[in-house]
Parts: sequence; structure tokens; C-alpha cells
Amino acid sequence: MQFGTPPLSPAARRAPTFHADPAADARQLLGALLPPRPALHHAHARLAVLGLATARALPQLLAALPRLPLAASHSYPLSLFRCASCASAFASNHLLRVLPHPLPLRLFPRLPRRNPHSFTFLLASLSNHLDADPAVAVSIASRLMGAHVHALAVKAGAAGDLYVRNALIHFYGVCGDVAAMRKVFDELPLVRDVVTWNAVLAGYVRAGMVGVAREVFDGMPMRDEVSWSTVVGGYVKEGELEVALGVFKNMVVQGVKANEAAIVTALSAAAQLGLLEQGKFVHEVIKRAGVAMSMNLGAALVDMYSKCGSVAAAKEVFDAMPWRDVFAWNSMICGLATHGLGHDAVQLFEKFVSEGFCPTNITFVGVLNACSRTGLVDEGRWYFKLMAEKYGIESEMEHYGCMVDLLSRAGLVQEAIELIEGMHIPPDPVLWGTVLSACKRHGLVDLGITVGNKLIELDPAHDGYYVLLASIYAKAKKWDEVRKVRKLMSNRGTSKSAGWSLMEAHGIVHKFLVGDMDHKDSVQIYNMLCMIDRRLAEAGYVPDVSSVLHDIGDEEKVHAIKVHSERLAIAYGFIVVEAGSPIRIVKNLSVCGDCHEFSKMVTKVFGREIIVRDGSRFHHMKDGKCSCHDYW
DNA sequence: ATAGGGTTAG
Repeated sequence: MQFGTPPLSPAARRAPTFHADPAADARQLLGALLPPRPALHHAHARLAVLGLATARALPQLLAALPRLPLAASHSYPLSLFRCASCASAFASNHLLRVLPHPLPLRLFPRLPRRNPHSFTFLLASLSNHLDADPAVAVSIASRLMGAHVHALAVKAGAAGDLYVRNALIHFYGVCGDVAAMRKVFDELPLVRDVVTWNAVLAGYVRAGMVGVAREVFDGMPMRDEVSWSTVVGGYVKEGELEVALGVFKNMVVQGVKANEAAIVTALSAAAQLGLLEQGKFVHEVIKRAGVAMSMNLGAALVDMYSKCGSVAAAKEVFDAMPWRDVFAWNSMICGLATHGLGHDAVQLFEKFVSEGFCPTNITFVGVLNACSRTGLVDEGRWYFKLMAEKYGIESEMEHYGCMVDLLSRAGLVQEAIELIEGMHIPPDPVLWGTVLSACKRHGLVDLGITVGNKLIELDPAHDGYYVLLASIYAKAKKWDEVRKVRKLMSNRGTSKSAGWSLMEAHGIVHKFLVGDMDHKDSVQIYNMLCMIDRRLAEAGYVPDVSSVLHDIGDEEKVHAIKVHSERLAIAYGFIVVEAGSPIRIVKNLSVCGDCHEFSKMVTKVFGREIIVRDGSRFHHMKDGKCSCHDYW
């Protein structure tokens, strides 16, 4: 595997110090960028080719500035700003783009030399600024500024320039102002090229109007690979993952060379769906089309394989990457954690830190998840502290979620409650839900009743809380209360989101609902399920119906549980997945307790492997055991 | 000599 994008050398990773003399700066910067490795990053290569002829290199240097680690360079742009009065049009245009806001707008009217290019640089700067910072104040100010720049361009007679128009369309798209964007687009129908069309496409996608984007795409007089990848990205953004993959396949079939963006996006779609065959197809496209492997692609592949249940393939890709960025490390660490390989995840985190990388909030989601899933209580507490104290990362809801889970699971329910009550943001009810299920597990009846009633008040539509509370009452043999909770639940008319299970077979995705009879092979599936049930009963399996709360008899409960979507998928797996291969299932909800037992038993009795991805983790089941250690 | 569109981790 070839990876074509090496990172900066260690020398360049340290922020350079800058002098007032741009010539000296250029030499120093180029020195820092010169190759530890034969291949250089694109921008750096351009710099190196231009050599040390500073006068010529300066604009390129400026162009490369935003991509370089210039933490210590606050005064540098200002010193450039002061020299701008004598800058050439060429250099000052670059200045417009690289200076931090609000310098470009202050600089623009004072520049002695401007040309139509200047407007595009200025607009690009505004768009970047707006894109990078979603704050309302920034947004309003930038929009006003953009409209002002638009007016200036009209006055200067530059508004008909193709590049200026494209930059304007992009700008209004970033603002989310599709009406203004459309107006610029419609004004001069003859001054358009593929970039114009792509900018409009992207504007609609950004505004969440993927349907309109699709109409534009279908009617475009010209398309290139960016048009395709924008549409694929649009569908992924809207959660229409199957459609996104369909468009991607169409692109490949039509012979359009898939670019990195399209592939990364398609991999993300496959990852979110959890469909390994789809993901492998995208990987094949990479290999067949000879797309150069990059850090982005590597990271996306690692993520895809982890989320599609093949942590081994993820590791293989990760290990083959000669250079990795934070994305790649985070994907791998989080992947190990969701697969229950907590020790490996923590070990990898330590390696990551020892190689000089700086963890992000996502890294800690992975690490804390790893600790919680593996029961590493002390380590979890320690990393939680480390995150804030050493790295200055503020805890987000996900971090609290991991910690509450970690503590509750270990029986430290009181500590979990203290953590929730001390939070600096309003806690998500889900955190209390974690505490509630811990109360059930650890038999804390009184606390469970308090928390359960509070939760039902907070979120009356969530049926899981009623189920938990009722089972806590049941555990305490308070049958009157159990009945009351049931009644409350049916009166409130809680809506449980419908559970489904997906199964892939030879490129076709099969979706099952509870008691589903719609599948074309339904008869065979139910026959298979009967056979499995018989064999499991012989092996001593007894259904546990405690998770069924409907007011029905036990016999009916057993029946209800027997046709859970997951079991239908397993039965179908017996029919279509060749022996020796694991049966892979993707679920939207958590596995119910009895299905979990049932599935484990299947792996033991029939000697098959089952891999289930539920809402938040993987269950690797083999020989009657599960990687989650029966806690989820 | 300069310019414009698309990109992923919880």
C-alpha cells in the first residue's frame, strides 16, 4: 500500500519563530519544510521548487501559511499588513486571503494595486472565515461584508467576471442564503462553467436541500468528479446513506474517476450503515482505480472496517499506513473501544501520545469508552482528569456518558450521581437512564424508584424508563406498583421506535422487522427458526421474558420474543451465509436480554460465529460467549 | 506569476 501524503517533519511541527524580515522567515520556513522524505506535501513541494528566491517565493509562502502550524505567528500577519502599501497586486491578493479577520477588509480599500482577482481572494477569505466559525455574530458581520464586497465588485465592473461570480456564489452558499446565490447564478446564464454549477450544487447541499441539488445535478450541462462527490456528500449529510452509495456506484459504472472526497464520503456511508460488503466494494474501487492511498483514505478505511465489524481489517489498514494523522489514530482507538478491546485501545492511546500527538475530544471519547467497556475504573477516572488538566479539553456530554457508564457499571452509583449533579452543562436524561439501569442491576430499589419516577417525568415518551422502573418494582415484589407503571405507560401512549435488523448477503441488504412476514423466503426463515428453537430447547435454553412489558400471558410473551427481528436475521443467515463465515447483523436498537442469550446459545450449539452491531457497540459471539461480557 | 467548486472521527 502506498501512502502519498507524508506529514511535516518534526522540525516543521514545532511552530517556527518569525522575524520582521520576510526574507529570513522564508528561508527559515523552507528550511523547516525541506525533506525528511522524498515526497513533499503539495504546498511544500511548490515552495521547495520555487527555492529560496524570496521575492518570488513570498506569495507562495503566503498561500501556504494557513496550512502550516503557525501557532506563534500572531505578530507576523500584522507586520505583513504594515508592508502592504508597497506590495505588488500579486502579493497583496495573497495577503487578502491569508490575513486573519478583520485585516483583509481593512486592507482592501487601502491597497494601491487591485485587479478583478482581488475580489475573489477577498471573498474566499470571507467564506473561509464564515465556514470556520459558526458564531452568530461572525455570521451576521460576514454576510454584511460579503454583500458590501459584492456591491464594490459591481461598482468596479468586476461582477461579470467568471471567477468573481463563482466566488460570490460560493460565498452566498456558505451563508446559507440560497436566494442570493441563485440570483447571482441566474443573472448571467452565459458566464458559467462547471465550477459555477458545482458551487450552486454545494450551496443547496449545505442548506440541506439535497432534493433541489439533485434536480440541478440532473439538469447540468456538464459534470466532473466534484459534481458527483458533492451529490454523494449531500445524501450522506441528509442520512440517505443507501441513496448515497447508489450514486457512488453509478459514478463508478459511468466511468467517472472517483476522487478522494467521493471515496471518503462513500466509506462514511458504508460505515454508518455497518454494511461490510458495501464498504469492501468501495475499497475495491480504490484498489482497482489506482487511487493513491492517503492519510484521509486510510483513516476513512479504518473507520469503515471498525464500524462494519471487521476490527482485524481495520488494524491491517492502520498498521500499513506509514504516516497517520489524528483522524486515523482516533478512528482506530474508537474502533477498538466499540469492539470491547479496551486494553488494546488504551495501549494504542499511550503509543499515540508517546509519538508526540496531541489527543482531541474524540480521542478521549474513545479512551473513556474503552475504560468503561473493560471495567478499567481507576484508569477511566485518571484519563478523565488528564483530559481536563493536561490537555484543557472541556468535557462534553459523551465524556460524561462514558464516565457515568463506567461508574454505574462498577456499582459506584453514588459517585455517578455526584458526577451528574456537578456537571457544568445540563445533563442529558440518558445519563440518568444509565444510573437507573445500574440500580436495577445492583438491586438498589429505593434509589431506582426515585430516579425512575424523575425520569418518567422528564421524558414521558421514552418507554425504556417505564420498563426499567417496572422491573425494579418487580424485583422488590411490589406488584401493585408494577401494574401502576404499566397502566401509566399505556395511558401515556409511549411510542417505541420500531426495531429492525439488517443482514447482508451477496450484495443484497435484507431488512427484518418484528414478526416480519414480508420477506420472499419467509416460509424457509420461520422453518429454520423452528429448527433452531428445537435444538436450543434440547440444549436447555429457557426464554426469559422479563423484558416484555405488555400485559399479556407468558405464552404470548414467549411468542413475541421468538420473532424479534434479530432472530429472523439469524435464521436467514443460516440459510444464506456459508458455514464458516460469521453471520453479521446490524440493529438500530439495543439487543434485548433474551435475544442476547439466544444468540450466544446459537453460537455454542451450532458452532457458528455471530457479530451484532447494536445502537452503540459490537457483540462478537462465539462458543457461547460474547465480547461484551454480558454488560451493555 | 495570482483566482473559483467537493472531504472523514463520538
